[in-house]
Amino acid sequence: MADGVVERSRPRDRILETARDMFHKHGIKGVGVDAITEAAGTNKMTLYRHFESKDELIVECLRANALKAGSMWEAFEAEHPGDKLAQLHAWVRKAAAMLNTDGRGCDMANAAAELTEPDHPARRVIKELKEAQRERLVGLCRDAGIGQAELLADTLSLLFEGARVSVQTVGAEGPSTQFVRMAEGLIVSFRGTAAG
Amino acid sequence: MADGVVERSRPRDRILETARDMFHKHGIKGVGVDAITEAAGTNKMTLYRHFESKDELIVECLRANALKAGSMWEAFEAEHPGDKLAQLHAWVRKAAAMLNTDGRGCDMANAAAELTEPDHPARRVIKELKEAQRERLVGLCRDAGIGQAELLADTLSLLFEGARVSVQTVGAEGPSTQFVRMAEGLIVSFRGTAAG
DNA sequence: GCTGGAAGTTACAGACCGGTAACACCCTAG
DNA sequence: CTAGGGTGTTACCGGTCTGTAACTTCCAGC
Repeated sequence: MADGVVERSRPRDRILETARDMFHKHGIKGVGVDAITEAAGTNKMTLYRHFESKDELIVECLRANALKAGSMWEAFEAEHPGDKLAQLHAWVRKAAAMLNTDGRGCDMANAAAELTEPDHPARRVIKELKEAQRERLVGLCRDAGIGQAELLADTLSLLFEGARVSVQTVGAEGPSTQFVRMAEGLIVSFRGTAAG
Repeated sequence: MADGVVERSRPRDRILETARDMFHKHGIKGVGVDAITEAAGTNKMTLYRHFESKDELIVECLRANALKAGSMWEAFEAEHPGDKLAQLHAWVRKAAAMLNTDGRGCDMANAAAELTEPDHPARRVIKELKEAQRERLVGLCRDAGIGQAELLADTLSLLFEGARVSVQTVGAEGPSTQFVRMAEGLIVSFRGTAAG
């Protein structure tokens, strides 16, 4: 389990991977650097040789998350080459699948809830990554020929964000079960309106 | 002395009120009991005479929050007696107003993000209170004559939850600015469909 | 005035936190 | 073989955390 992560890769990679997993499961303030290095099969000194502080490690974890999540867009294009509308529906299915993977919400949203200091380095990274995420969804909606692409993208994204929170608070059997129906309904509704 | 904050009410009330405020602003794990009691103008022993642990204090704070938020439903009824549709629109306006009060999201959602232990006492309370919240919104939609009341209530509630998260991650100038437009659009759309 | 309970004070326990210093080790490149 | 950089080990720093013990002070009701 944890030993799967502790294969003989470079210590920095093991630390990053282990930290991502533990931050996701137990929250940022719920995990100490000692626990991370121990689970990664290394020690605190090695961590501080690769990351100048826990805060920097947090930032790197968020970036690594975003990088991994970003690959899904290429998967959509590979699955449905050129068919942007099909890719939008693939996004809906992928989002719905994420709701059932575990009871934890979006790592960035959770981090924002925990790191309340307004000038925490993670905050600007979160904002930056979330905005990039939005741009991609807006682009997909626009390329799919939706008229009010921004509004649809924002609505879908708020719905998804809300669904992840809902899973975390009332569980996967709550309102989030209706996510696909809501999202699909919105798409047909926006397709009905005139496109530019 | 600044008796403004530390008015001469009973210590238990001062602790509860102060804790609510500090948990909201700085997160639960970001605030220690020492800081709470000091800000409340009392001391740690008094806190532990009234609450058996920090966890119990957390639970009481969440319940107090819910009690305070629950009063808004009576305000809607007082504002628009009998007119359930007007009350639903009042809910939308109230929700939108909440988005601009501060950059912090829902206390229950934030608590759920921080308290990751599956059997933490706060988790069942959060679930209970969120389900009660949902029941109220479903009831309002149903009484307003909406056909698919549950679906509209769940959609509105996911949208709102997502908007609060969005404010916390990208700020109040992000997708959450469109919340009212989205919500109002949904209501007219659901009113258009036949009931029953 | 007396008394009893609530509240305040001080000190402490035991654990954990992020972060650093000093030093021993191992392994690979030259 | 040797030099050196990455790594591991141990110990430590100062601070914070939740929670408790023992004692004093205050104040309201009698």
